[in-house]
Amino acid sequence: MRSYNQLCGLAKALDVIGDRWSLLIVRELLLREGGARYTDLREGLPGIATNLLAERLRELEQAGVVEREEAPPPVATTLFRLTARGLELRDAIHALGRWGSPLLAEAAGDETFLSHWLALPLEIYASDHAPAERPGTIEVRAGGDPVLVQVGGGEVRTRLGSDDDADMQLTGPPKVIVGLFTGKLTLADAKNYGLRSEGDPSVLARVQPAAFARTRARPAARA
Amino acid sequence: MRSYNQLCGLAKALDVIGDRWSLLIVRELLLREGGARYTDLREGLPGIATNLLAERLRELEQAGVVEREEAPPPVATTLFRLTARGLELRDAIHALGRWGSPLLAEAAGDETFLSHWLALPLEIYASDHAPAERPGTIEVRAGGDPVLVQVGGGEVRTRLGSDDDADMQLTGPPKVIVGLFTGKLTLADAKNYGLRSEGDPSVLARVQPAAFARTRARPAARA
DNA sequence: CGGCATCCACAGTGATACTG
DNA sequence: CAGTATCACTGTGGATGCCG
Repeated sequence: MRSYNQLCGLAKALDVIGDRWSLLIVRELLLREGGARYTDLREGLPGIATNLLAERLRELEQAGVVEREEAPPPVATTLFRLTARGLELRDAIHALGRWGSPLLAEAAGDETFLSHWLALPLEIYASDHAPAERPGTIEVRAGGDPVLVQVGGGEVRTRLGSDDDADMQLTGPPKVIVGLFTGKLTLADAKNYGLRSEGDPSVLARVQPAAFARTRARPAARA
Repeated sequence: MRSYNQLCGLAKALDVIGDRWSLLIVRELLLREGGARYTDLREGLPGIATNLLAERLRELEQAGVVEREEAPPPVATTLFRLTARGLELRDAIHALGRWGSPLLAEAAGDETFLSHWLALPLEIYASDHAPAERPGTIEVRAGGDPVLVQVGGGEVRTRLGSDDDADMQLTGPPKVIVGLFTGKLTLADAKNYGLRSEGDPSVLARVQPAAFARTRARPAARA
């Protein structure tokens, strides 16, 4: 992309990640801190042309946002992951995701959906209300690849993967999962909408917006 | 721009403001809440083609981010301003600007610079440490259009303009101004680097990063 | 299969000129 | 002042081919 050539932090940021697809590539990589294969990324980005993915990865690598690791012969695959500098884009992606979320309500319905994308709203809207307690984990299954929600130290982080030792396991439709984590649904309500849960519910209460975790208010009492 | 067609808040946000120039147009409008004329915007966005500015404004208007007001015959000009929804982009712009700021250090030097752009770092790095006190105002002059920094209620907001009743007036080179507001320079240090100040310095101490406002540490003690 | 490179039709961009 | 018109150029999306 052509540089804006402006001495401004915003313009410089857009010089690096303002290209089409770039921030969505970072979104995918944020969920795969262990590293992602080229084909993983391509499947997580429906609609991207394969030459564009290769080009963007090259640009992001040169900008110090992405690094690649050539796995040795037995595996013989390339792994892409975010650098420390790339991980710092999390706040910006959260802010943009938060701004864009209201637009989902008026979605036409022909959009593609991959279940692991709900990791982003979970990270945005959930928060750890008990930073002093020991870390906890929730495994979420909403049809596709399972997502792990990790809570601790005041932070909520999500990543692709599963963990048999998770404190809680949730299975259900994406909308119900999101409603649950944003506090619009209590656990009891969510179960009426098709949620199945196992394990210790206290981890969930810990991340739901405070007012609801305590009062167990009716759903949608606060949109 | 073609839609990503993904059921994801980030993708939806990028559908609206992911086009080239779009976020920079919002940056300009954030500083002119009273409304900006077409030519004001064009001058604040060096390098933009006039047809693109017109097209982007149309798209942003349709997306509900920008609204236009046709001023009545005596003025006979069109004013563009952000809607409430557009103002909500402030957080995302701050996050991106914060991420991009480190890139300014390695700037080539051939970038164009407009002094009112320093309003963005001031808003990002300054913060109101005395939310309970009455609002204060600092007028900043760094070569071009003067910028007003308004402090109060825990917030710091900047906009283009001047105010003869401002509590403090600062005049000096952009880098010194930024150093002052980010806490890398004390007021005394900044004066050695060419800053001129009038009025009540307590408003400035109120917005500088806490450690420095209190301890008056040496510059660059914390990068 | 994973990781691209190449090719092509087309949409978006940038510079300039022109207009009500 | 606030755009529209034009046109060369560049970036994008889709298909396909290649190579270890």
